[in-house]
Amino acid sequence: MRWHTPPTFPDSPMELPLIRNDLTALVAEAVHQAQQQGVLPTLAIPDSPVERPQNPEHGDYASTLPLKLARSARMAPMAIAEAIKGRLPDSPAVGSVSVAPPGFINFTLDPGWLSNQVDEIVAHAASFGSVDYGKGERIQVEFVSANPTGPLHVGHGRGAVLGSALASLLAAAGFQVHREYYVNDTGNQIEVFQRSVWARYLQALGEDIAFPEDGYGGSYLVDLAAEVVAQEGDRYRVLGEQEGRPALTRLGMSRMMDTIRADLRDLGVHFDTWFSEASLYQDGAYETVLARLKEGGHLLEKEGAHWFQSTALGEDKDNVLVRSTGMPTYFASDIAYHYDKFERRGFPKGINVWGADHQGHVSRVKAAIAALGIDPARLQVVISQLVTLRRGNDVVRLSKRAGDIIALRDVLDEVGADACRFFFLSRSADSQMDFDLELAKRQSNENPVYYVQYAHARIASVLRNAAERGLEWSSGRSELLQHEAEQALVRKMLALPELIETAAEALAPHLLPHYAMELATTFHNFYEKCRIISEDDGPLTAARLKLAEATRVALARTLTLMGMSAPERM
RNA sequence: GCGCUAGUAGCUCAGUGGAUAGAGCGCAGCCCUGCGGAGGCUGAGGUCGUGGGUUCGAGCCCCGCCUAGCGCACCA
Repeated sequence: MRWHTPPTFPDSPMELPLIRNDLTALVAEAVHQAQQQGVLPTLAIPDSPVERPQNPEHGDYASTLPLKLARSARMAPMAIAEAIKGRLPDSPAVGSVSVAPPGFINFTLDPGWLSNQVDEIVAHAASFGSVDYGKGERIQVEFVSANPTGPLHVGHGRGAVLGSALASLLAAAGFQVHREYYVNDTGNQIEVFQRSVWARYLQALGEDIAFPEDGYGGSYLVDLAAEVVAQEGDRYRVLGEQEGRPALTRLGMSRMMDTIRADLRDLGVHFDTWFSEASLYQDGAYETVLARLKEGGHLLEKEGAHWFQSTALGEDKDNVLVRSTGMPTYFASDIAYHYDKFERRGFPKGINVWGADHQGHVSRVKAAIAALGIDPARLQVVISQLVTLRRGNDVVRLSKRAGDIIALRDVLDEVGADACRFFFLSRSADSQMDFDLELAKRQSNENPVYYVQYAHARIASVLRNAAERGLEWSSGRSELLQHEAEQALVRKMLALPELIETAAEALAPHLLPHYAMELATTFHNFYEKCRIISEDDGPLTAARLKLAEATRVALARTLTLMGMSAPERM
């Protein structure tokens, strides 16, 4: 139960250079010049990328390097700023540079250069926004990884959306991304599942037997048992408990995985590998890891069990790896799994998206892989916090009948994948969130999902309109786009590659929906202020149609990264 | 008790140590002779939980405290 699909390759490597990074380089060059000429003392320059000022009067970008340098250089920040400004190499992108107290260097982009970027954006189309931050490095993103013992719940949905958007983001940022689902198909929970399915099966055959107290009580197993009885009758009972029960369990698990895969598919989530926990025991990973830990003196035998001596590594407590019964714990599998990831398969980096209930597990796993000699910094864990489902002001309660979960399927059926994804993405993983079903399915201005998609549909409509009139805009002259609203739109689009880099670095997919809102707003503003198709100005019409197409490209890219559709009509 | 996370506008949430803390919704006004009004513009609304500290500069970093959620099994 370990199968592969072809790996995902990063987008075509024809990225636009990031103006942000160019400007940072210009500043560094100017500082270097100033140092050579003895105007600035020769000392280490702090890492100081240019930033985007919040006040537009301060230009498009600003450097605070003079402020940071003032103390160590023993110079007034304003003097440093002037020294840097005077030595900045020329750049076609930069329109003007000014120095502002107490020591900022402000850059304003050149309007002509800015409007010409529209051609670049249209030319890049679906790859617009991609950057080479990852430099093709392989990175594995592991997410969802729910047990194959029941359907996915809303919390899994959040992890699925976060993980898949993060994976897309990393791919756009130039990483070679591998998406993986770790299937916990062995161990204690499968034992419980086994007894639960068997009991439901016998009950479905009419036997009056007790359901295990710690069993999976959700109605989905009742349904599963009824299905099996309808399809195969008492075949498994005839085989007897020795043979029939494990066979039924395998069938049940496979049905559960089918359900999970269908839920994920409908949520727009796909994996390259479904990795079986059980395989770690068949291919020697588990033995290797135990032997290594033992060699390293990290194993301790106590009360018949084998413990990982994590207290010696600064952890709160030791943890059992092998129970006194000889059965390994989930923790042991997990160490073997990470060993397989980082050493056998050699992923330089891995990101795990885990639910809040696994938070205590993070430092243990890091300590364990460190004990194996793997740099724990190669593993990053994103913890996705709890979701509270609401209908308006009412909290949706868990039902015992459904197994004390709110099924992802129910939410998906009710609000649709796009709304589901947008809402899950718009809060940072760190924050607990409220998900309002009523708001998510409302088709009105209160719902941000529609606001963003509407902008895309509106542009598509204008472009259709232009096509019907036979308007040809591909040779439109973008330098005509000098209106304030037009320039603002280009500026906003150029923020996408920067956002992709920033969000990939910070593992922060929640920046995407916020950006999508801003881009949509900037477009709507342009649309109100600038008539796109005008009868009496052909050249301007062509230029604006090209701008509209560029905006559509940027919006579509953002929506795609979020795993949402970019509708031509609504 | 210990650990992790959160506390920012009425509500839901953004906010890479920098200039006057933002958005959406809600609220109050305003904008339709024309490309999709699921739109646009303006405004009111904030002791950034709290007390210290570091810094030229703190919503952001450090320490204490308060509140909430999650975790602290020979479960996963």
